[in-house]
Amino acid sequence: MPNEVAAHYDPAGLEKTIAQQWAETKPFAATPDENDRRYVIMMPLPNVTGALHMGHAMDNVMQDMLTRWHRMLGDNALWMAGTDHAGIATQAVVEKRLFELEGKTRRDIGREALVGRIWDWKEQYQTRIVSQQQAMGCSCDWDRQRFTMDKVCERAVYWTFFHLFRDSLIFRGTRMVNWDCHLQTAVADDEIIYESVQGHFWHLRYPVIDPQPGELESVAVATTRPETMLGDTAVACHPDPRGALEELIVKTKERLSRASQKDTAELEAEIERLEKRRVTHLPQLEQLTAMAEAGRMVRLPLLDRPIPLICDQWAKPGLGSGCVKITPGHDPNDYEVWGRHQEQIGIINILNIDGTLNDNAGPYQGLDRFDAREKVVADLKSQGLLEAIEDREIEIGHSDRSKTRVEPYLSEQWFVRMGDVDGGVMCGRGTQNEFVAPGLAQAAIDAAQGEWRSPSGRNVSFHPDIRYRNTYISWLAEKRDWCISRQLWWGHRIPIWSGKFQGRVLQEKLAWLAPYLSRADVVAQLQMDETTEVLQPDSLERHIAHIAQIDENAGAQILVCLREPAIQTDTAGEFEIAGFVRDPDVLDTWFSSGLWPHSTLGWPDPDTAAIDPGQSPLGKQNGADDCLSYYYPGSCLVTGRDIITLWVARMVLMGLYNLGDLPFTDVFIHATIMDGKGERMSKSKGNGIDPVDIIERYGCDAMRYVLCEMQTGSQDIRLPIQAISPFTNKPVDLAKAEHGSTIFTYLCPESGKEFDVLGTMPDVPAAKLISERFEVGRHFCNKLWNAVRFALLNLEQTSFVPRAPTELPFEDRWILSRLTRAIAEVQHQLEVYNPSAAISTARDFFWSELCDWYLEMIKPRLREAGEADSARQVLAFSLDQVLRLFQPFIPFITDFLWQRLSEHAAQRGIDRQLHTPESIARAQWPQANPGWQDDALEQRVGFLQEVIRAIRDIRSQYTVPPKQRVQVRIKTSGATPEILNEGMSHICSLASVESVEIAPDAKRTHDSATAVVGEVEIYVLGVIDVDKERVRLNGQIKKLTGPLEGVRKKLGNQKFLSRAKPEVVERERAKLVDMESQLSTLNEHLQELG
RNA sequence: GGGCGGUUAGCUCAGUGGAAGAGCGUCGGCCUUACAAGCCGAGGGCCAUCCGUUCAAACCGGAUACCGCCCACCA
Repeated sequence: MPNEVAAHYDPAGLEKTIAQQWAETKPFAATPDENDRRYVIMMPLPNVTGALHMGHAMDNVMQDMLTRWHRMLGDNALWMAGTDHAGIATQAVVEKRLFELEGKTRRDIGREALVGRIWDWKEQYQTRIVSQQQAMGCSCDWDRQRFTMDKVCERAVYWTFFHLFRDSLIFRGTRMVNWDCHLQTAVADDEIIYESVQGHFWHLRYPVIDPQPGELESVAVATTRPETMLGDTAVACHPDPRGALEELIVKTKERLSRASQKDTAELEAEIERLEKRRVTHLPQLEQLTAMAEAGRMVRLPLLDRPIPLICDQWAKPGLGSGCVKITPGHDPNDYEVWGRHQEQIGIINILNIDGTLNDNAGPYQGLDRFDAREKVVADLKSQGLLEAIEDREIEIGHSDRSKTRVEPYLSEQWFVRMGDVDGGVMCGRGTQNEFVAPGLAQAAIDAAQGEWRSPSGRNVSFHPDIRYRNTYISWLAEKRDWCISRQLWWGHRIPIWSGKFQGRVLQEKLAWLAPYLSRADVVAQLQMDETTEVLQPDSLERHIAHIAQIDENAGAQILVCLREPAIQTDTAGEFEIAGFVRDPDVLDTWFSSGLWPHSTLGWPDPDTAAIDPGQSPLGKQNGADDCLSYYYPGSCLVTGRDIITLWVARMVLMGLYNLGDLPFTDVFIHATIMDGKGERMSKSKGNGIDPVDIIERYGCDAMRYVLCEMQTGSQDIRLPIQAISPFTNKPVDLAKAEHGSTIFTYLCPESGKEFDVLGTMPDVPAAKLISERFEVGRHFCNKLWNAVRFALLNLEQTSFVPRAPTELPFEDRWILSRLTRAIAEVQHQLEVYNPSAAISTARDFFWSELCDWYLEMIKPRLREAGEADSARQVLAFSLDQVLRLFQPFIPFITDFLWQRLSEHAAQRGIDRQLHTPESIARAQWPQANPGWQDDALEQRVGFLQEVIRAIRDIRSQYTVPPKQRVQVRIKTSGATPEILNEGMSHICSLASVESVEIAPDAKRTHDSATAVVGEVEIYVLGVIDVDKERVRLNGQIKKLTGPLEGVRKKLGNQKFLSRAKPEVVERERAKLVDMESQLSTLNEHLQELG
């Protein structure tokens, strides 16, 4: 006995049933086989910092949709899932909790204990994330999921680091970095958020030492960070202040000449200001330049340190006093100035890693930088050296992770060289894809533009194209070296052991190294005399001799990089005994996620790749390819626009470097989800929706349906958000609700009580966030559910008989023709990455044509024994195809209904029987059958629909009860009577008509209402109300008149007739005839009414 | 400072040169034996503004206004 389809659609129960089946039968398992068509998506790995929100849901649903579609197309499809350890973010979260709950810092509990706690955190959130993704129906091969710090990914990280180091593409250098004083680590430029704050501009005065007669006795400088003056090592003025100022004036005038109105006033004021400076500032500046050239010094106040006056173009005569203090240790621009004047000025670091001042700050040592600022300002003021304080809005960089202010800070960091290098970079070394690129960044640029193709003939294309490709290329084009070290404990520790040695010890260490250097998993560098050289077994003697020769106390640094498994075994210990120390830093998260597309597949050697218990092996199985050779290079990357640079670019260059081929050929950038106010959705802003809350309320398929429908080409999506009031359980519109005591609490409009949207307030009840926009999806699923239910009630003994479509009744041929069109269109829209258009096409076919017309048309047939069979067969087939079309979008309900359909109508098809596997997930994608398309038939049915609508309209206008059948006369001639007769039964049943008379000279009765469809006049008898009819006819006349005038005007225009395409003119002429006849008919009837 | 989007019905958005579209919401009528989470109808827009190109512009070009994004810089 087949399962009944319940009268009510219950997404929760159904989704649970189907999820269980998937878990048991594993229809998404991917294994290399004979199939040479493959489709691979690597999931943008979510961070284990926290649970997923709607933005992730969009990302996952897009990937799942593409993967499921390709699986149905017959591809061997792999969707690789996994999570990212997200170094800095996760450590920050865990450290924050540690402090909040236990009052301890990471240094209190130590490296090992902290890392242990982070692992616990990771387990907890990874579980949560995977359960969210499974609730979303993600068809990943769950037996292959990975984590960036698991054994396989870790090995890939160490191998890559090792190769880059060996190729001198990784180096250590002193750089100005953004220092997070709270987390005590360097953070990347991308991890900085600039915020505008009300600050000040302090004008300071430094006295000149021993000014000559006539010379200035002091120099003024301005700063937004007065405490940095303690690290000043020079004051700079421009080498040619007059020239620079004049040039600036000229440039500003040029800008004025092409400025828009709104900027004019501002620019004019600027020019005036600059011109005034010729008088107010220039003389002093020129004097200062001369003094600088003469080697004059100034005295740094408070510390009493003499510092030189120098000339450098960094000083801008148009700004401030025209002179600038130089703090090379704490300002990136000043650091560059230092680079140009190294022999003349020094660098002083005044900060400790925690943001307090160090012993270079003299009396200010030990103060926090913010306290030091106040004291410095106060002291300068008391000495009369503070000229002015100006209020000014300034942009301050904050660390995205700790939300604290970052400081420019000079430190030793590890970098990957992104620029071009002499001799180029060998990509895919040791593979069949070897090629030489100018540099890593250039390799990634080439991959996305021009004629470049990888050895396998691939390149990268973006969807949508121009906008995002530009983002990618312009970022890479800067070729800035990539700072990969982070002063954290959570992550892949840098596999470098180093030691500084001198003289005899140095010579001994070099000799000791000899046996290691011949090993494949050890590489060493010698840094000496400002040069770096990779040590070779045969160069050791030369170095040892060289040291003896130059200086017996010569010092040098030896850096040793160990590759797996040398790190794990005794080798590392041997180096430590020998006095080498492992670098304490860990690698930037993006270093490991950049390897994701190949590390997860077992690179560099799938056969020896470590897997977790229960996981599928990566190496060769049953004579098939290993996973890496089979699934790399992959197909498509699906992500948001925010990580194009951080991640997409890095995956491309890492893939090219390690394997000589691209990780994917298509990059699909989907929309970013915003809230109702247009703000980006995020958990911490209190506007982040948990997909699970949506799934609970509306069902997963409903959520997916709406997400797909929202995914058009535009760059962002507004999703108005409601909170479910914990007091009334009703939705509250957050755009309208009043706030409570904080910005994260709102007042329930009905009860007046306060609730919290972050879920972090101890005393305030938390509210779930939802969006009512997902209702549409639930409505749709309900419709689909009921359509199949209806069919099943009528499909009791359906069997398959091959039938030629031409033998079928015209409504059957019509729906097959429309279906053919829909299939082709859905296919096309998916190919061009337009999920919204694809799902809308499928929806319109299903709802507006199959349900609204076809089902209604065949209802009478289903009740008649002789005709029911063919109707059932076409109905079963149509629903089969509809379910297949929707499977990639709404997988749960389609799978469930598919199984029910198979229980009632196991054999389905029209001219041939379809293959119907147990789960629709493995079914074949519908094929458009061009032979079924019949344009003439579609036109005839279109006409019948118009006639039916016209009658329905009249019925509605006169509120004729649905059960009351009406009599209709139709005045027409030519071919139309035939069409009308063909559709007669449908007109009668669908418009509730009792009888229709068709005649070329049909007459309306005095009590009938009139409608005009093309050349056809329709009279609905016995319903009229003269006044109402007059109003109705007038309305229709009015509606026609405007467009009619437009067409007349067009056709009266000679130029239109001569220049427009002939078919356009023809169309307009036909239109005119049609409209005029309609209009005259309407007028006639109006007159007859009197 | 440089670059890039957007502005279409009350809301959320489609629409790449030939009579303005969808869903939701609104209004009217229907519990018509699949579906009231539904059915049948209706109303609603000088397509942000201005100027061009064209026989013809929501669509192409230029300018303006307002939203927004990215990059760089900010003593």
